[in-house]
Amino acid sequence: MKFKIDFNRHLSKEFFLKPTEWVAKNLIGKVLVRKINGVYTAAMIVEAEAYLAEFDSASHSAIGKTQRNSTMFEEGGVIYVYKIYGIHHCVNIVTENEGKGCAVLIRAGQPMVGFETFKLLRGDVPENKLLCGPGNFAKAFAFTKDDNGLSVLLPELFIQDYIRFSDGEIGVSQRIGIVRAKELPLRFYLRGSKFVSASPRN
DNA sequence: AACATGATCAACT
DNA sequence: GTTGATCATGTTT
Repeated sequence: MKFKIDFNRHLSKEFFLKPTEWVAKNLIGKVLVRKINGVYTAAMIVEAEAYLAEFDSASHSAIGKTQRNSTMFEEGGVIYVYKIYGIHHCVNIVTENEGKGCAVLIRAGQPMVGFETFKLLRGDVPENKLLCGPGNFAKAFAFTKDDNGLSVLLPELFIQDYIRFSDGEIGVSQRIGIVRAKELPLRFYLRGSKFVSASPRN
């Protein structure tokens, strides 16, 4: 089925209030839609990681609520954007109820609509690298710290239902680029997709 | 000092 | 193709 942007098929808040691991897994195959400079762009999420409210020392929320991570404690559906390594931004969607402190990091996407905009923001790179890796994903969608606290329940920024993959089509692994709690299997990705970020794709 | 990263380059299989 | 070292750079465990 061909993808077409349709606000009537956006995910509602209830989706993001579910358990973080469930949300991370079920975001694979959904499409993030954002209007950038008056132009709609869209990409299918192919890789995401869960960061939990409890027993997860890798989560920014593990130290409790601070100025930096406070949006992680908002209600599900809010986005948490932070700067990493002084250069890149990472985009998370907050999950579960207000006050919990959990979120899903979007790590990679497959471009669906708005190639021109993506290329403008990312430069001349191969299609499978446009939204590959959390920093590149954020850059392609023009997310910066200014967007921290926005929600994904807006006409100009939402997540659209698209492909429901079966359990067998979605891989699970350790999260990437962390040191603490690295053993937890909280990374979900579309098996075999050339748009996912890590090198062994399965 | 560490950090939920990415680009680049050298050296390898 | 892949792997590993190095660096860029701003906040914050």
